Amino acid sequence: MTDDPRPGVGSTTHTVCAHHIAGEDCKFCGIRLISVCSALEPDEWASLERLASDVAFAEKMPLIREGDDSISVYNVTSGIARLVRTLADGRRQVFGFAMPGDFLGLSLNPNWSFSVESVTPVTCCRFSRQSFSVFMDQKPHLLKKMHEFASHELSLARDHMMLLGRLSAEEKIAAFVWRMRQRWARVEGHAKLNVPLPMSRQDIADYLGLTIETVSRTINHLQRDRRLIIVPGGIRILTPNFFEDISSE
Amino acid sequence: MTDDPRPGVGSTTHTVCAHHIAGEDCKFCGIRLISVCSALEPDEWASLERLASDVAFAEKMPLIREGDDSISVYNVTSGIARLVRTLADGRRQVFGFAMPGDFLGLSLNPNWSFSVESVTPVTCCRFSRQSFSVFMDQKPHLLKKMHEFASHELSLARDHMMLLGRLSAEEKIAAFVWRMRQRWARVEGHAKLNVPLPMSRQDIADYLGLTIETVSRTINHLQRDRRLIIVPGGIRILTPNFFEDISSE
DNA sequence: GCACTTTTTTGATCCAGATCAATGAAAACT
DNA sequence: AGTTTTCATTGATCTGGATCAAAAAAGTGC
Repeated sequence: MTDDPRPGVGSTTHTVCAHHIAGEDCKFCGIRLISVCSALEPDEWASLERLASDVAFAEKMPLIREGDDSISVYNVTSGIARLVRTLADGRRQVFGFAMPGDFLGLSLNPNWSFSVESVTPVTCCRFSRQSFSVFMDQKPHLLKKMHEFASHELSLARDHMMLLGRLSAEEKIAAFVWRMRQRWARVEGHAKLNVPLPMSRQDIADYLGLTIETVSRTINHLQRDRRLIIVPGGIRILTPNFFEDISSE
Repeated sequence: MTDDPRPGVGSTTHTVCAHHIAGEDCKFCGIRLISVCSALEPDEWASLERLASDVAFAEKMPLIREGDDSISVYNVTSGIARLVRTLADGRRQVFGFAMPGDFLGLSLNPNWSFSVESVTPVTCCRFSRQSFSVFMDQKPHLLKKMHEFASHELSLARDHMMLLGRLSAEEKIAAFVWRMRQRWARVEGHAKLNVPLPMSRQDIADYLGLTIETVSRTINHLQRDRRLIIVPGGIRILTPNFFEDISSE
C-alpha cells in the first residue's frame, strides 16, 4: 500500500475493493457545498462526521450490487461511478453516472434496485443507512435537502426518458456530451469545451440505448462534421451552439 | 350544470376547464390511505382541509402546462391524467399516467417541466404550492412521505428507462399491461385480469417510445397468440405468467 | 337512422440502427 | 521489445420498427 495522497490512487489494490481512510474533516471536504451536506450548519458537521467513514474503490470495482441489502449510503467525494441494471440475458441499462457531490441511497428502500460500479477510482464518505436515517429524522433541513436531491434526480430521469424514447442516435450523443459538460461544470465550478469522458463506449451505449458500434460511428461522424474533436480521455466541443440547441429542444 | 354525483361527470363543460367543488371532508376521501395524506394523523386533516379546494376537469383538458409557474400542487382523487413533454417538432414523450392517490408537484421547482392532461374526467384536491410548502415545513412526517413518494417515482422512472432503452416492442407492451394491472390493483385494492386502458393508442405509443401502428400491431399479435383479449376500454389478460415474467426479468 | 369525424387496424415499403465480422490501436503483462 | 488482452473503429449486411397509405371500426352530432 503506498501513501500517495491523491484520492483513490495507491490506496487500493485489485484484491481489496475498498478500505477505510482515517476520517477526514468536513471543513476541508471539496464537495461540502454541492452535496447534501450543504444543508447543514458548520456546527452540525461534527456530529455527522462521527457517523462517517471514508472508503476508496479502485476503478472497475462494485460499490453496490443490485438486490443487496441497503446497509450503507454514500456521498461520492471523488471519481465517477455508473448506476446500472442488467437483465438475465445480459442486456444492460446505465441509469446515470455518479460524480462528486452525488448521493447514493436517496431512496429509503431496504435494498438496492441497481448496481453501482466505479468507472475511475472512487472515494466516498460512507454512513450506515440506519444511523444516517436517525440523523436525518433529527435534522429536517437535511431531509428537505435529500428531497431536493431526489426531485432533481427525478427531473433528470424524465429528461433521460425523453432522450431514450424519442431522440435519434446523433441527438442522443450530442445531448450526452452537453450533459456531461454541465455536470463537470458543477463539480469544477466552471464550464470547459474539453469534456472528459472516462467511461467506455460500451457504458455510453448502455446509457443511451444504443450499441457500441453506433456510438463509435456517431462520435466519429460528428468529428468529420467538425462539431467536436476526439481527444485522449474525452472530446473537445467545437460548436457549442449545436450541442446546446439539441439538448434544449 | 347537473348534479350527477359521480366525480367529473356533469360537473364540467367543454368551455370551462375546472371548477371548484364545495370542500369535502378528508374523512370520506377514498384515497386518504394511499396518498401523501396517509402521513397525517386524523386531527391534522382538519388543518390541511382548510388549505384545500376540490377541482374537476373534463376529459382531454390541460391541468398543467409545461413551463407554467408552479402555483398549485394537486392530489389526484379520481380519473387518470398523462404527464407529457413535447419537442418543437411534435415528437412527444409520455412520462407516466397519474392515477388516484398520485401527487402532482413532488418537486420544489418553481415551474413545471412537463404538461399534465386529463385522459378521463379527473378530480383533484388542490393546494397553493406556497401554503402547502409552509404546511410541510411544520410537519416532518409529511415531508418524509413526500420524499418516499419522490423516491418511489424515481424508482419507477428507472424501470421505465430500462424499458425504453433495452426492451423490444412486444416486451414493452407486455410490461405496460402488467404495470397498469398493478396500478389499478393499488387504487382498487385488488388485482384483476381485466385491465382498463383508458388512454389512446397514441398515448401508449408515446409512453413506450413506439409508433401507434406498432402498438396496435403488437397488441393484436398478442391477441392472436392467445396471451390477451382486446375488450372495450382495455384488455383482458389470459396468461398472467407470461406478463409477469417479462416485467420482472 | 345517416353523415361526419376520430381512432384503430392492416398492408406495403423503407431505413436507422442492430448485428456480424474484421481490423486497428492502445494498454497491460512477460 | 514483444506478446496478449482489451477497447475502439470501420465495413457489409440484416431487420425491427418506422413510415406511408388505405380501409375498417367506433364515436358524435343531427
